[in-house]
Amino acid sequence: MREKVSRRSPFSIDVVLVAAIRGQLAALLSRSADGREKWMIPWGTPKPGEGLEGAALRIAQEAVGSIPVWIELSAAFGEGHRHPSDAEISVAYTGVVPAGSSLPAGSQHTWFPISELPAMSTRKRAIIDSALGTMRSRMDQVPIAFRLLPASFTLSELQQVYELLLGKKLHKASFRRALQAAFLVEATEEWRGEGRGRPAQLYRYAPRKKRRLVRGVRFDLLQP
Amino acid sequence: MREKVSRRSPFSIDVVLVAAIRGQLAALLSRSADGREKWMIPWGTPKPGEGLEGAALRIAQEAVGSIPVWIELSAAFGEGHRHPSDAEISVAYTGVVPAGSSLPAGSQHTWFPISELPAMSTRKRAIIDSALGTMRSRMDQVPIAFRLLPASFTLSELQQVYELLLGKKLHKASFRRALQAAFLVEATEEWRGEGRGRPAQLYRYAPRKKRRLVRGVRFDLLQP
DNA sequence: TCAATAGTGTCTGTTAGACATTATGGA
DNA sequence: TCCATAATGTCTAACAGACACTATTGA
Repeated sequence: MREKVSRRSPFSIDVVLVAAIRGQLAALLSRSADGREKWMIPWGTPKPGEGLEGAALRIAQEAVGSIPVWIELSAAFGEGHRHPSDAEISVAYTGVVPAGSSLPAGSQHTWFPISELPAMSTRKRAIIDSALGTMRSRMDQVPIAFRLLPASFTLSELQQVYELLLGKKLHKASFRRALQAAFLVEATEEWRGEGRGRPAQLYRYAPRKKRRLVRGVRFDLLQP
Repeated sequence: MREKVSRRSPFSIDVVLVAAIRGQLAALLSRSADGREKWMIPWGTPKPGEGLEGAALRIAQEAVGSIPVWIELSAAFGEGHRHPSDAEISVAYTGVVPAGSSLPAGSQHTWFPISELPAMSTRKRAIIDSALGTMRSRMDQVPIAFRLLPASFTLSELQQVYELLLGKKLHKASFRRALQAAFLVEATEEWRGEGRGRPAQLYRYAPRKKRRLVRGVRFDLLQP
């Protein structure tokens, strides 16, 4: 069976952009074209000769003005749940944006803390949830936490990001001991004081190639 | 610009099936239709109303005769690297097949140890590599190792699978101690002797809901 | 001065890895 | 009997988490 169809791209790419803003994980949403208060996940279609990940990076850049420092495939949906573009299939990527990058002026995009996302379809919600799940499951293998922070940060800020990603509180002394043993950060000469307490020293991400032996198997993570 | 095109599915689904066979990880490949000695990754296209993962499960079942016990999205490719089906985009899933399941008679499929894969395009190779990477990175969170084994297995077999997935040797006593502490397996009354040594007791996967506290942050996995 | 946060030192229970030993089968 | 593999007990160094303490700022 043949029929006339416009040669529209039959699939779309959604990009869930995540940042750490004011002590919370936040996702970027764009106001939908019609005037109503509806929000959508930034999306687009690949240009000719552009890879899928390349398209995701471009879409991200158009939204936040800079290229995400990390991006990864997180979900794919087929027909049955139609995309706004009416595409038959959509591929979702998760991108991480460092804190401090600001949206272009007059942007149609807004950062929403993930605990205060606006109402949206279950499919959009599933894409965002899977994006967060992808991030959380990768943070052990990829230095995502450092990507969420600006180039220099305090150790308390780093710990906060880890706590956001892990969804639990960490022990301060243990956190710092483990961090020091891993040679992942190096201190700068700068200090930053904000508000009450003692100023904190700033650090930067500076991993050393010194490979430590990785111990054991983590059966505890397998608990049902 | 409009042009006549046949309404063929514009995308395809590749399914990399992995099993543990004779002490090695193996991937299932299918002989290509033309007589030449070329091998391809099992693939198909979704039927109407079928989700992408549903299609992947069906493709897997058609290939090995049973449904994989675990499946997950592992990669997506756009145009530029064309798929044999001439699809513009292909989505790759990774599936795990338990040992012991045998291929249907007269099957066009063959298990290849991943260290002895036949020559194939760099794109196919990339799909398989990403599938293995997905498996390895998920084994901490999903009981993949148990899925690669038949219902009952010896602890040495289990350890071998972990060593295959991790790509390194584990310490026997530590492995068993951690396994016991995690309440993931239970012993059966059966023993199996093969060849020389003392027979080994058979175990089955039987996770208890007893959630142990998960300690610490694993910075060591973040080493570059 | 008090409150709040940064950063460190010490103690203790737990555990990974090493080593040794016993157990049990086949050759 | 010797050898190979299974299974387990013990020791030790390393480490996570708890606690307490000092340091340094703003109010």
